[in-house]
Amino acid sequence: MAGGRRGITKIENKCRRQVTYTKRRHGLIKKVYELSVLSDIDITFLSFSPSGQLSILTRPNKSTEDLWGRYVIDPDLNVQNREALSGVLKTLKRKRETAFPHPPVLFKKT
Amino acid sequence: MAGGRRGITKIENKCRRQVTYTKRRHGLIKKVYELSVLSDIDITFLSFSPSGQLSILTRPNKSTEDLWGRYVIDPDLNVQNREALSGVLKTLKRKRETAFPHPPVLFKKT
DNA sequence: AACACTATATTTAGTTG
DNA sequence: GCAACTAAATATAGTGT
Repeated sequence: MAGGRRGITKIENKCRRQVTYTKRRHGLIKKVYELSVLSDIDITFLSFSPSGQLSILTRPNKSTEDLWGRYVIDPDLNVQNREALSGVLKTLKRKRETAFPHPPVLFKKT
Repeated sequence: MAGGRRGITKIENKCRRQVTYTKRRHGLIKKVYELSVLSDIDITFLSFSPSGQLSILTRPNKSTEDLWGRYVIDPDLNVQNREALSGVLKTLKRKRETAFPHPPVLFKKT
């Protein structure tokens, strides 16, 4: 009585949308990690909520320290968006130990 | 006589590694797109080869035009990496019509 | 609302043309 | 090498104690 998904359209029900987001984000991060390891490449993944808040950011192949020194904002980006993104990145950088203790921990190698 | 994968470790065979990368990148982009639509969020996904070359960049929920005006380089990033990333982004921007005709085209909504 | 279950959907590793 | 195929592995939508 369950399984996959038939059509890809916005889930209107807010609760179901959040649940799906959580489940699929987990699957996606796992696959990002796997691709990174299998192919021995760097991957960066950022997910923004509609309000512009950063939800995910990872690149498992590099050290956590290195991870946060890479991103910035297009000078052409409008000021609000630039400051929003910049702020989110700074906040995350500060909180990274609690938010992402160590990337590998998130992805237990089964 | 095939399917899934049992262990996640670097694929040593270069050819198999490239094939797996191509296949999984495709699956990953599809899932990024699906998550973006289902959850109605923005997602950015960048994949770097070991040489620092950008392989993927997408954010399906926004217009293609908007997509390319967002990313840049950390001023603290070393010069080679900054120029490499900047160059790749420019190249991709020029070639976007062929490389990513329109994000939805890549992902037929079954 | 976060967790386990599980039937179904989807992805993919290996194979073949 | 590449695309198509397919069996096996994985992801996940709905459900439930």
